[in-house]
Amino acid sequence: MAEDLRDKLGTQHLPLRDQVLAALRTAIIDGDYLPGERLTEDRLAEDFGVSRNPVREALRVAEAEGFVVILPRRGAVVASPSSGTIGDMFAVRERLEALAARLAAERATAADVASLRALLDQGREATQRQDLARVAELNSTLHLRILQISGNPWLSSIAKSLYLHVQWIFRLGAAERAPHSWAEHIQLVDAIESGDGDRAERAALDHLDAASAAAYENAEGGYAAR
Amino acid sequence: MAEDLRDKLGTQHLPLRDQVLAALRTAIIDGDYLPGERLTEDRLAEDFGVSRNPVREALRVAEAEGFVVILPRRGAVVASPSSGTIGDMFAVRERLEALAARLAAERATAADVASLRALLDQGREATQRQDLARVAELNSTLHLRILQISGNPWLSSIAKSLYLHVQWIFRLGAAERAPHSWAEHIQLVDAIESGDGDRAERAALDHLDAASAAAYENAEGGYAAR
DNA sequence: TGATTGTTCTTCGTATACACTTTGTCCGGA
DNA sequence: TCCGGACAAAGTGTATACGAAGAACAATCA
Repeated sequence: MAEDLRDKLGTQHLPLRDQVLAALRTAIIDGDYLPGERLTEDRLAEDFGVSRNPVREALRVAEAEGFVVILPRRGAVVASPSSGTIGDMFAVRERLEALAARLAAERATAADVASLRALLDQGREATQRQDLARVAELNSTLHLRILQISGNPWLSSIAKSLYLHVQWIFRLGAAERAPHSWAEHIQLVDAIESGDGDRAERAALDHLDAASAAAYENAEGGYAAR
Repeated sequence: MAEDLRDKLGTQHLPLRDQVLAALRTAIIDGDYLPGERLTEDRLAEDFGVSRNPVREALRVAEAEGFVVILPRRGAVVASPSSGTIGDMFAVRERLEALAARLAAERATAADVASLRALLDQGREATQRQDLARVAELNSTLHLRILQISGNPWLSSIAKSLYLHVQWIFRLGAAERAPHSWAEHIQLVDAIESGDGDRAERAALDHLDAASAAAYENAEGGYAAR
């Protein structure tokens, strides 16, 4: 039992509950489970090939992270990111990513900057190849890398969680805001390299504003909260 | 069975896991379980008078919230807030509470302001009575109220979680930063009432700086991370 | 002294049972 | 036809038991 899932996630020795949580997040973000969809424990247990206990534990955490809503005695449903909360989310993200950019600028080593530049290069390449999936992935990696460079675990973990929700919103609308976003990324990395905190913050804010606008557009014509 | 806990938390019909989570948080914040202390599932189950399942689910959420650390196959220990992470925490809090203050200033109704003023009055009173526990409680309520007024659920839930950690740090050091903090609170509420977002942000930042400094002092001479 | 081997404690996952809610269906009566 | 209540089904919430595997620690032996 549970072979399907183990195979899927590799031979790492993570607790099943963590594997289930990761798989659940992915499934929700990828739209395999749609907003409003009911997630019964038995069904998830079957889908992932595990028993109810790990599923329950994963569901509690998924609830804390805002991916599902649990109604007592009624079970879990996939959360519905409404356009109202999208704005709220970006308002928080702006502050947090700006802080991350500042800290990264103040603390980045030469090696850190080099790794960011490498991501930028790969991104440019993938963009030329029109490999949008890869571009989105690199986009993610870049943001996460900046958070890591900021060296603030609280900031990192909170912003990471928010970022997952951003990805979710974009995936649901099936939009890939790729091309213009790389110009902003270059600005951001330049600013971080310069060591100028103020400039890095400004660059992050510019980037966020654009991303926020894109998210709104995406939400308009995309999914509807049931 | 489970009567002790039910009695303690009232006759509400919350799932046991939520009651356990609340009790666990409280126990950790109050210092009943000290940083580094090992929390075996059996022990918690016995302490709270429930079976292991609700305990496990509560532990996962407590981990996500940063109150405990779970080492695979080794179980949970109470997290140790080091002075390093205290600084990191306040850096995040500063941004978030500043945003909350701005939003509150922009959105507060007359009734909202009145409720803040009422809390301020009660706080002044309690301070005169030297009722420090009550003052700390009102302090909490005020901050949470401002978050609520900000009307941003993401902000509210994240900041609330951070705030619990702040309380934890102060409780561990047994300090009650009461007297001078109320002057800052009055500034903050005045600013919110004025509807001036910039001013509210500044007031929040001033308050946070002072609180941060106090937290550091507290951490110095207080508990030690084992 | 130092490495190795047991032993024990505990977590992790599975399975099962059962009470209690919620939900849905069906049926009879207005 | 429509309403309302009895009844059944589904699913959660909780408890319990059990086996497997890992970690810690002590005891044993070279």
